[in-house]
Amino acid sequence: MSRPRPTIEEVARRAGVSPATVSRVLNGTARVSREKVRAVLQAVEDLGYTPSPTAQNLARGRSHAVGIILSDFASPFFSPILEIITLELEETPFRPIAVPGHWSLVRELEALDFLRKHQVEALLLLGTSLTTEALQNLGIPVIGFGHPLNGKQIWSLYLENREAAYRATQYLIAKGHRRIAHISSHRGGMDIRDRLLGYRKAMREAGLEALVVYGNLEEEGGYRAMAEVLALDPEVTAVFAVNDQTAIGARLYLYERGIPVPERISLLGFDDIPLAAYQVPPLTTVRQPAQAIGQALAQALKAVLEGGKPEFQPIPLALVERDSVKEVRA
Amino acid sequence: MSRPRPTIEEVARRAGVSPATVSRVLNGTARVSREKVRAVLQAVEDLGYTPSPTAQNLARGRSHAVGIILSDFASPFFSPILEIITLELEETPFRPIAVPGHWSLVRELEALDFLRKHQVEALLLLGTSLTTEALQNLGIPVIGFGHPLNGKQIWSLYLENREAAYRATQYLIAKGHRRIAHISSHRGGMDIRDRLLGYRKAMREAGLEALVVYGNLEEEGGYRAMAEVLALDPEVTAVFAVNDQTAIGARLYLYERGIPVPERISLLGFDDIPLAAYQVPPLTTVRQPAQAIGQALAQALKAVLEGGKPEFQPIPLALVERDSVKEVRA
DNA sequence: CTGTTAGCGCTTTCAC
DNA sequence: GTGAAAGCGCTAACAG
Repeated sequence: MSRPRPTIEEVARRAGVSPATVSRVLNGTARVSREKVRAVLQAVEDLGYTPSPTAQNLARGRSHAVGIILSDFASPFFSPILEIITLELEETPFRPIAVPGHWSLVRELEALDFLRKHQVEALLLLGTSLTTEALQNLGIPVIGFGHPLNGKQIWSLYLENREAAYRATQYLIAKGHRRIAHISSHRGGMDIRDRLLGYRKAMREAGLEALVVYGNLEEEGGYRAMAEVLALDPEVTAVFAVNDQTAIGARLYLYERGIPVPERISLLGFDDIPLAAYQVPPLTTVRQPAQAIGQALAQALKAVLEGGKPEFQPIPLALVERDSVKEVRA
Repeated sequence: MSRPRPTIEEVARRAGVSPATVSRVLNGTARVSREKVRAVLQAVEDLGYTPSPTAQNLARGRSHAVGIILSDFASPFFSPILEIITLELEETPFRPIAVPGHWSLVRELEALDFLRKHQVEALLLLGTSLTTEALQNLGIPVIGFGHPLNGKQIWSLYLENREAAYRATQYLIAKGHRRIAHISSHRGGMDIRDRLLGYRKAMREAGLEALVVYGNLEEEGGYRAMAEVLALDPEVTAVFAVNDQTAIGARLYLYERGIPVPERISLLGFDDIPLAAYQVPPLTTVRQPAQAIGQALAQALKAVLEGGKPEFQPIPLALVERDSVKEVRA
């Protein structure tokens, strides 16, 4: 049944109308008499006709493709968001083309180029460090997440990472911790930086000394960073990791060293990836709600694709208390 | 700089040749005199010309799109494979269009329909339960994974799940376990079923009684299944989970019940997702090498897209011993 | 309301 | 070798 798919022309012939009319009824782009509508629909049905998106795109002068640059398909934080966006976009004529940027500016620029070649009509940035400059004059609207962006045709959904990290650190302090380290990362965008700032602020205000080491936002970096933290200060009682993956990596190191969590060291993550709740002990973390984020981003995409402006409702970042943080007495 | 991209015509004019010639040099589709080649290349350079994939596709009568149906973008097992495939495809003219099937036949058929509409030239199935029938007469080559498929234009990379599960169960038995439960799932393809068979075979051969309960391949299903296992047989000493997510879910249940792993109950997973090594305790599991699988699948895709047949080298499934299984004495 | 006529940007015969 | 011309399948004025 590999026979060539029917064209609009065949449908037209079978319905006894012109191709233009078929196009009109299919796209609802103009009024068509009742009977012809029926005839066309019937013919479409009979032939099992589906318009060729390629031809439509060429004729309409648009690609109906939206580009998505994300850090990595395997990211436990971004992949659920991608999933949601894909679903939301399914009901629209737009199709996502997702390419990984791997936290590397070079790769991100390549991805940008690739997407541009494919004439995507809008761009969504998930976990990239692309700056406003590189996105200026792209000629297409850009939506970012995780890094505040601004400029003509550029918007971003930026959550209060600084504030959330500040509160998370205060939470640790309120639990009696005094020696609290933060595992940050040089990768990532402003969100990562802001978490560091929030941490610093809370520590400073409490008159505590900050201890910061750097991972790479992945488990393995968290593992090494944890080793570093312990080398720098064997007395730490709490570690605030910039994201859950980092916390999970740190957790392994502690496990291997036989250091109990949270009895000896408390662990606090960020993101609340699906697996955070399944760690042992379940990870206390700052929740970035994937569902809400994905929907907001998809809405924004739809809005800009129709020439509008996105409207972002603030999405709160709340602490999810589980078992990885314990109260210590002074 | 939102000025319309240059067309082949402008390039031709600037190079003092015909569009046909530009096309020829760009596609190497016919010999062109040295000087004209230079002129064309120069013009392309000057104008920053990139051919429109849409127009090319229409003219060539192909879409250069390959469809991928995967269970879920957020799947910790499939998303790394998707990542690898995407990377491998980047150097080809083909672009992947991935859509989630959510382990639901209905969704999978919808996805199939969607991809067909978009005229994908080949199909890759990752973790679907689509059968050969539904794929027959699609008119395009199909590559599957996780479910043996066969038919005209249909191939699949199928690993020895049965054998691997058989050996994994034997491993547990060799470690002294007698009461070993298996958490399976009604979801998924033959791979899931084969793991169950491998488990049963090993149990039978050892004269042990099988205990099987069902989850849904996700953490939450593993959690509930673990509760069920314990209700059915409070004396189990080992649980072989059909995949790591299930094992991780089971782990949480045990954690909440205060049942130590592996001291009281040993846990064995399947897949070796990236996070398996980071569980507490690190999960002993059967490794399905994502890198090798992704590359093999990408190779196969490239082969069939060029009209060839894929050649699969066997990919071994090996047990990765970590800390979640302990030896028990009789 | 609806058919006719041009394209959209590129490839591919078909002649020269 | 290379240009002219005819599409690929569909949409969008433009006349009726």
